[in-house]
Amino acid sequence: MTAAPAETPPALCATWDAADTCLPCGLARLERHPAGLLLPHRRMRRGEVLFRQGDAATGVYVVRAGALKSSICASDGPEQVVGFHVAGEVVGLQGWACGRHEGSAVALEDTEVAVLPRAGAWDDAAFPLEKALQRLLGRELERAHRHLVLATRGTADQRLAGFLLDLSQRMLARGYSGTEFVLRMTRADLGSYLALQIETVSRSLRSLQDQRLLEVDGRRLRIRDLEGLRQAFPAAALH
Amino acid sequence: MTAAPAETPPALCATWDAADTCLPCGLARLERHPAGLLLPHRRMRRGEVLFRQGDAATGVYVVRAGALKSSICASDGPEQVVGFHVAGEVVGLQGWACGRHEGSAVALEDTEVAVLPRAGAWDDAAFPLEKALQRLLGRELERAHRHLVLATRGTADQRLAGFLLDLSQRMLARGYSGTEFVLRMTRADLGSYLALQIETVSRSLRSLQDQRLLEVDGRRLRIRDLEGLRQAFPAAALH
DNA sequence: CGTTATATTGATAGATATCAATACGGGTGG
DNA sequence: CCACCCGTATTGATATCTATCAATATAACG
Repeated sequence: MTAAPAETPPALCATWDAADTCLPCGLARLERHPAGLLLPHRRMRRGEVLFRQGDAATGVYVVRAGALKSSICASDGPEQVVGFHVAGEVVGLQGWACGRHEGSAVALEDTEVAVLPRAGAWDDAAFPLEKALQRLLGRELERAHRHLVLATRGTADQRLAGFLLDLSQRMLARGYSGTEFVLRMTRADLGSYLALQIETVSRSLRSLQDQRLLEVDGRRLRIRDLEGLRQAFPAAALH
Repeated sequence: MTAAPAETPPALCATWDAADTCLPCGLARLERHPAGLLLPHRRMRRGEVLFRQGDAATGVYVVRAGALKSSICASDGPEQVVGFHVAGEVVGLQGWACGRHEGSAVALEDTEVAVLPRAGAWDDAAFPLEKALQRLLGRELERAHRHLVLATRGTADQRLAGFLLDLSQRMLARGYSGTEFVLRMTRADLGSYLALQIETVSRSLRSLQDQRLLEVDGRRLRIRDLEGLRQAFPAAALH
């Protein structure tokens, strides 16, 4: 989802300080901690699994580079994608609360994550992690609700437009271009996320392209007319 | 959603002690607290609003009797119902995390809730509320994910079947009949929850009735063939 | 007992799923 | 380095389900 496959992401801590998500901020502070505490990182290849449904949750993860998807499998049914995560965002929150991951997370490209272990070894006074996580959990819940609206309302074109607007904003917030990026997920992932079949995803992308709102070349995507996209997505703005 | 409109619910604490939801258990213990602390209760009439989107979140609520729905309004769009709550369940969790309610909650019938104030005045050692709430938040997230699956997969009949199976199980878990109860919500609420139009809800109820799986009389509902319902809802069992 | 909200039922149109065939593209191995 | 191959994506034709529109029926409430 970065502008180019092997591009290095912008300096994260700088970005995170500006962002309003508390955990990344806190993480940045942790890494500068006087005790010199450095969070363990994990490097993953495309397709590698960060955690699997049912795994014991050992912590949460902050994406440092790359992108992941998280999904659940409703009783041996087909996969349901519930979210995509780009650099600077947090993965694995549901696990924190109940101690066991309710879903899985898979790298969509070569990815690096920082691990926030569950048993906190840091100074809680300097960095009230519990509170931050509670806030993040609440946000995750909001996100899930917005996702529900996105996946159930409007036409296929509108859902796609809504998704792209959301993604665009997130890319922008993380220091990438908001109008030109690569969709790291397959059409099937997109379809699952938006409750559409892959053929419909294809056709809707073409439709938006025919409306001169996008330029699509496989997974490479350029937003030509952001305002037009917004008008194509009337109800339920994601942010 | 109780068996009859004005019926008194079963003794709650007994039920809650058996249930695995930690907060109700904790609440029961709180009410028996040596200090004699009694949680404030609030009695509501049908249609009354417990909290509104944007309100400061002063706490979470445990349903003691009656039923509520919670919903969000995506930027002045139409209402999106995100959950129904019967006696013994918890309402208002998203608010806890971020301090402000992301959605609204409305009583579907005359209802009484116990209020768990945000600023805890109780003994945290005896009752680690924070931890319990974190767990509940995690569960709420899981619930949201299952809801997404329910509202986006399968035919109208299957969604209805899935919803009724879920509700049946919850009623049973709370000490009510699992096969005979009253749907407290309107068809419009049901439609919003399941991403269907009210006409489709009506027709699907009739369809399930014609299949001898249900008996529907307005909002009164009797499940005739639980096993048949389960088969009518193949993928994505809710629990 | 009337009035309004809610629910049912029917006819039809429209959007997306489904089925099928083809094209593209990235990765592997010769 | 090229060719092959499999996963992925596109495109077309058609079927199907649900939304929509419209009319009526029923229930709730004052």
